[in-house]
Amino acid sequence: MARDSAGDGTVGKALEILDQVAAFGRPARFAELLEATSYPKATAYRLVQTLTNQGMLLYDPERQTYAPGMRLVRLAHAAWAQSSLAPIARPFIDALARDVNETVHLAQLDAAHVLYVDKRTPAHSVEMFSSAGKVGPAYCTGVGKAMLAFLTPDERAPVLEQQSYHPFTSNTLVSQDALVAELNVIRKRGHAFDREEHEPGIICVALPIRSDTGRVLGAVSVTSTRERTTLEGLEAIVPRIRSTADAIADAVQNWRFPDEAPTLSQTGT
Amino acid sequence: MARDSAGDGTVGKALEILDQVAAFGRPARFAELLEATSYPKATAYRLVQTLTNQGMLLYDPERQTYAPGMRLVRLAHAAWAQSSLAPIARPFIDALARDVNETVHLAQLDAAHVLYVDKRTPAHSVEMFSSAGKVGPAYCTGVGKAMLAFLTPDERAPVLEQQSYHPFTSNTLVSQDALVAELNVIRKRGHAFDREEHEPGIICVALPIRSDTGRVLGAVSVTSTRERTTLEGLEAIVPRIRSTADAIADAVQNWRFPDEAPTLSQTGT
DNA sequence: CCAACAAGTTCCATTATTTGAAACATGGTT
DNA sequence: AACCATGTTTCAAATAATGGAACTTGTTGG
Repeated sequence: MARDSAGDGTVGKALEILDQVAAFGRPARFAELLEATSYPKATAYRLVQTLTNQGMLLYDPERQTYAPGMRLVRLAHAAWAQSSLAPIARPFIDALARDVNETVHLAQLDAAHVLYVDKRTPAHSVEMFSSAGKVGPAYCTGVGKAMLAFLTPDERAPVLEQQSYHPFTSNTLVSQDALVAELNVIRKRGHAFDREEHEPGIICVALPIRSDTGRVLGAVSVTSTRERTTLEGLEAIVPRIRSTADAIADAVQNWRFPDEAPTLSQTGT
Repeated sequence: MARDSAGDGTVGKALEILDQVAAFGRPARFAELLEATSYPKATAYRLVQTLTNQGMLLYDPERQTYAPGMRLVRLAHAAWAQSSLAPIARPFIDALARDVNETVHLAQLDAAHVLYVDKRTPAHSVEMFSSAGKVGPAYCTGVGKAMLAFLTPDERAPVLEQQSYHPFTSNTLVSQDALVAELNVIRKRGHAFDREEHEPGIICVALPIRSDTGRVLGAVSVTSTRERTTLEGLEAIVPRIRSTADAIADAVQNWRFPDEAPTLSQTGT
């Protein structure tokens, strides 16, 4: 379970249903949803109705299926534009991708998941929503480990608990202890590697993007394949990635939306 | 008001708040949100708390502001991938954009708004989330009018009521009567024009994408400028656009997710 | 230094909404 | 026609939401 919907009343329940619909990955029938939830028929039914009413779910009357609704796309546009690093980071990501000629990812944490908010590939330029919004595991990706390593203990603990530690490859770290040890190394070294821990043949280096108070804002990574390069090869470009991460952090702090005037004296900005 | 949140209980209210946060276009303080809603302080406060808890809103403790949360991006990814025409339509849109060498939009209806789910420009290839998820008015855009014209009277009525009829340009249709008359013409002719009704200098032709039962699935448009072409010039490419719209409708109906039917054998990674 | 204020947070008796077992509809199948 | 699977509605009981007011915290200015 990724998020605690208990304690958030009806709204939490409704959003849990919404997640379940999204998790299906295809339009789902009411009976399927019912099976996936722990709520009784009538309750689940009413929640689905409400969500459909609200445009959060889309009902296909011809096939009698529910799918996530278009209102989400509208809301996400706003979320992406104001909350994600992507719009601000874009020029820096572009430049990095050009310089290193490899795939570049920009990610943030969403609860216990890594959420990719932008991506550049050297070949075909940008991909749409199809890549932004994708989620991945935190414990076995470069960006995930880079962010976890620099969280405060309080922030980190619940996230560590929620990892699945599924062995995607023979290199995957499959216990919390192993992960914690790795995170300590990463914190000292300043960057994280993915040594084919998520997909065979795929390696990457990642660095966290941190505010000047040390808060983790996100992570950038450069991904390549075992065939094209080595971990040492990737390590060589760490300084270049670091300058990108720093530049993004700076831009985020300095720009931060054209508002809120000068009368602020607090904060260690 | 774009959507009726009454009758949907707490969930509707929470989503109304969410919309309001998104509508700010920048991180907003609680006091600002409070002013924007009609709910009493304590109620609004609890709703905001719940949404934040759920990752639908993101709270910035340093600035004490709320913004739409990353969970929306994750959910929208699913919505875009399964409910929108975009993934299926992509190759057809690509081909159309290449052939006509003009900007192509793919849109769907979200309540009373036009929601752009994909876009191609002849110059720089694709834009991200920054264009997908954008909304526009229905009554004064080509795609909007194309879709309205082919809705059933029942579907159309509430949408017509909710238009603002704001006069963006001197060509904008500023009354429901004028719009209805135009829609009748469009329905007969089969395609809609935008005669600089939304932005001066910008013209476009749009065709609806309809299922074989006649249901409106979305719309495609080709946009250009007064400088580069004329309405007649655009009308000349209507057959080309129609074939695109038909191809998309076909693809949607025939493909419709690789599932349903034989034995279910789901797996998780 | 303290009063006055503003923004945010909590309390709690009242009220309205949600709940869910069971009954009811609907449509397809044998 | 009887059956079964799915989807929909009902209604008294249980629960959660409500919102006025009080409280806390931080800020401003006399």
